[in-house]
Amino acid sequence: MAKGLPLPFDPIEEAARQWAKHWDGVPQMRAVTSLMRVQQLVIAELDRILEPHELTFARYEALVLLHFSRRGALPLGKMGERLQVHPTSITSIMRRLEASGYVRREPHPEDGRAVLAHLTDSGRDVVQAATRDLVTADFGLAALDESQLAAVTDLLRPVRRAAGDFR
Amino acid sequence: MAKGLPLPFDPIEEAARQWAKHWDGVPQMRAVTSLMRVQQLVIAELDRILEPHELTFARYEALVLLHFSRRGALPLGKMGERLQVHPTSITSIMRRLEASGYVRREPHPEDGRAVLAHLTDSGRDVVQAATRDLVTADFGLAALDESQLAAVTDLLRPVRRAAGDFR
DNA sequence: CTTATGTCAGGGTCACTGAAATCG
DNA sequence: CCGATTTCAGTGCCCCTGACATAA
Repeated sequence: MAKGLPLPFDPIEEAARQWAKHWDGVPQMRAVTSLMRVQQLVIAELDRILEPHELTFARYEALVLLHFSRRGALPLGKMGERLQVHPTSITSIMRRLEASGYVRREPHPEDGRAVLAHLTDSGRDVVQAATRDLVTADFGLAALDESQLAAVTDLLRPVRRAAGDFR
Repeated sequence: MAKGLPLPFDPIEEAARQWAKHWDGVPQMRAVTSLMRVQQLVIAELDRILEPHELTFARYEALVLLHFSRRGALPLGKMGERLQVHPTSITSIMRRLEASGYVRREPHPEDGRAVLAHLTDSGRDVVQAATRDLVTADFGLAALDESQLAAVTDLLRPVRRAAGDFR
């Protein structure tokens, strides 16, 4: 990232001013641009925190899902469904988690087509350690207090529902 | 994306319930997960809208920046600074925009090191057409009204400021 | 000489398509 | 045979590092 010095003005508000001269949709454009930029900033921070653990945020999410499951094991299909990722992506994520020793792949005892991902002891350890680091860093959102964090979550929920994530 | 049917529950709230049993940082975790998911949904929608124009959202943003500049031309370095992207990324973006005929690269008349990106007539046309399509689709944020859009922008501004985007 | 600008080579992650193998 | 589950091959995108040529 080209960090550079802070601009003396908010680049999104500057773009909005120009935008308003030509086009409609200023509130949408400001919100979308803010969303993209903040996601970029936060994911970079999270990946920086997770890198010493040999994790990306996507892989961390998969480990957390396994950690929360009763047996510490889930079929890959179920994981993809819950994590909302493409089937080929979950394969890639699990392959790398297995390479780091955080997960074992085993055949599903009842469905011969399916593969069960098992959390290893090492995987359970790294979830705890990574979570400690992420919580300490407020997940990159230290600039917001609890009511603001709740407001973000509540505001974005209708977008997820409208996209068909849940009902 | 493994679209599938809507889950009968909000997966983020379900994860938050489990999270609270073990760890701190529930409000941060909910907000970060919401942010990541919504960004993913919105960028997929925007790229789908832009694909017929041979654009991605990153390339579209570069065209808009050129369109707003007085002469329709800017040095690549300045563009990377304003778009907050890595120098090698701006090279790649401009190479593809040039291949589509939306931009011409020319030597900077005063600084022999620099390259000036010029918007072509075709580039000016595609910015107009793409913007029309994006505005019609509310930039993928049709689920939010104007006050909610403004709330999102305002809530996320402190995160950008804290990261050093502007002062 | 040092610094700034841009390009290229190359690696990493993730999304997706299309095809294949396996099994219900 | 059809459908579900997973994997692999390959493409595209964007990020980043490092090296380089060019010019201020």
